[in-house]
Amino acid sequence: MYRTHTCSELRASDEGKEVKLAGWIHRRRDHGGLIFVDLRDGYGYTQIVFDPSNKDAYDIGNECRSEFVIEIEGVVRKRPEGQTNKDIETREIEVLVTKALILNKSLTPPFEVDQNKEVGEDIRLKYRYLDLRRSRMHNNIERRYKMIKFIRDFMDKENFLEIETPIMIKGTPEGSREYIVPSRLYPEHFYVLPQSPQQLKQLLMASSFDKYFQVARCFRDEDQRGDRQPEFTQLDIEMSFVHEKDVMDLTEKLVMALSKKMLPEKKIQSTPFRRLTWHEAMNDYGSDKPDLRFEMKLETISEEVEMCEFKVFTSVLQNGGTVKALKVQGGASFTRKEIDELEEIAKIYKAKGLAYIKFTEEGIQGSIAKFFKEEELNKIKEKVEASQGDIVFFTADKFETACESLGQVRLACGKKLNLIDENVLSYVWVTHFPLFEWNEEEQHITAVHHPFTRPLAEDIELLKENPEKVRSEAYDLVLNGSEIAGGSIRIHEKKLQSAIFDTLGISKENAELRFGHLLHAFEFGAPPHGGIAFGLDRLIMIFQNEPNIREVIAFPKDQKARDLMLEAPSTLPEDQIAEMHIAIRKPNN
RNA sequence: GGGGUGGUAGUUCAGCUGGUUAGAACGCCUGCCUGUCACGCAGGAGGUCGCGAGUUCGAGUCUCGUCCAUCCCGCCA
Repeated sequence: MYRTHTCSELRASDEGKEVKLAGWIHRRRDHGGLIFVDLRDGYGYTQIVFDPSNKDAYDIGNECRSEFVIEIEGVVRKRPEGQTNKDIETREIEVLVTKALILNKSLTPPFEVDQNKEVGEDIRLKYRYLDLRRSRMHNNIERRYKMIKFIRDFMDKENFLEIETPIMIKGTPEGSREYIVPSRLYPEHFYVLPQSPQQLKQLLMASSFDKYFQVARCFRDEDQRGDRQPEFTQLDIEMSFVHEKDVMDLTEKLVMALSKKMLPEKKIQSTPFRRLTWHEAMNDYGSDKPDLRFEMKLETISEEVEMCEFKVFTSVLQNGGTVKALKVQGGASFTRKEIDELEEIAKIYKAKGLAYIKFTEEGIQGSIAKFFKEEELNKIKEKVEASQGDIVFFTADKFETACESLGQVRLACGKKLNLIDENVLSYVWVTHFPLFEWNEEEQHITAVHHPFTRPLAEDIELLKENPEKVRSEAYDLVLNGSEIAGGSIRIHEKKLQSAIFDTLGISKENAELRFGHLLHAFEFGAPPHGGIAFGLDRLIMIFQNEPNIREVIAFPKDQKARDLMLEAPSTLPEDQIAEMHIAIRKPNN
């Protein structure tokens, strides 16, 4: 037996006990006589003491260095008065070592296994096993497990079945890029890894498993971002014989229970969760994932400025665009530099510029004040309810750009003015997303969500003439300005599904080739169904208040989709590649 | 694919308008130290200043190229 206790267990009540501990040398304090060592394991820290009067043990204590693995026997004793360490759980006691054994030595680590030191992420990822020794990472991984366990228990109680779906499936070049697996047995044929179990779970609905869920690994071969990974975990849920409300109610119940369990100290902003349509979210907050921990609504002032002298506004309006305004209370004190910084933010999100007027003691100031008649200024002031000391920002562009760029200014101001209460969980549903959007790159319309999303019944007639106006039965769940889940009621009839494919410009043959399985299932009595999927990594990241999704994944890929520890991807021997009936195109050939 | 910022010791960073032998903290090594807990004290090792070219009497510093890192936009049904 290596140990009787872990390094976080012993307390004053264990005084006098003979114990065995095993762990890593976290820190060693050599006093010439006594040697103190903070012994660390995956659970915590215990101070152990080597006394020179026990020569054998003391010699071991002398030899120990950072990250050596040792095993000790000793006696628990209370620390002298006033010498407790408030930072560790075993603060009241220490273990006097009677016997010690080095189980393994360690090279000097490339970075210190310490909570408080910042280390570059590339080196952390390369030596991930050292990085993971830190209690912050241990905590994240443990809490990740606890959340997933809670979710599984919850779904079980709700009579859902967790059903595994295959990882090697058929390519459906719709949506994001897929990872490809060559087939050895079938030359020129490939499997792909699923971007999500979307089609499979719909087929499970056609199989009469009407309450399905899965903690599913998904793969997307897209460019990386801070909150994205090429492989990630999704909580995938699908139900039959449900309307939007049924899925949302279940989701809400789950999220409420999970929040109360994992973050009991936080306030949940409103129950039931607020609901905004996509249009309301964009129009009022300039985002399809608004952070509602603070209000600060955007206003539309197109009518108010219709006749003004400012050509930027009037020409945008003539082209069917929108002029948006945002009042920031107390913002008149913003300096030129601060305003420039906010303008930079607006420009990142495609605004041409960020106009403003200030309401100050000396009157109305600002870049564009001179273009407005007093009457117009009063109308604007009234619309945004501005008073002395406020600043009003404007963007003018096509609806989405005007809203989004000003929405980002709203967010920046919220942060700048400390309007965000970090103790609040602000959940909000965003519904009625557009079904399609114009894709500039591909020069045709594509599905916003995915092509199986059900259009709103009242909008189906717009499919042919005005597809971009069609709204969908899709819903996103947003937490503190991050999208944490998205779902929809699906199409379950072949006729409607074919109409959608038509609109997307997917030919009958092509549809049959890619989605034949689904279309056929629809022909054999698929029930009405819908579901939702959570980005679990991101949810855990937010719950753990981590800035990055990689902090809650044991062995993540880096931002260029590489595994720096394993050094993947890697080349393979030529014969192994040849066996897959593929050839490597050498550069410069 | 586009843009911002950066690359100096094992790690995190400083290094001015170009000017002697490139610094600090932590870590590491040696010695001293019996109540520390980020122990303390004394000493020491450790650098191709990402790489290549250019300007200059002289480049960590300026210019160009290149590679890498990092953040953001696009992309992510």
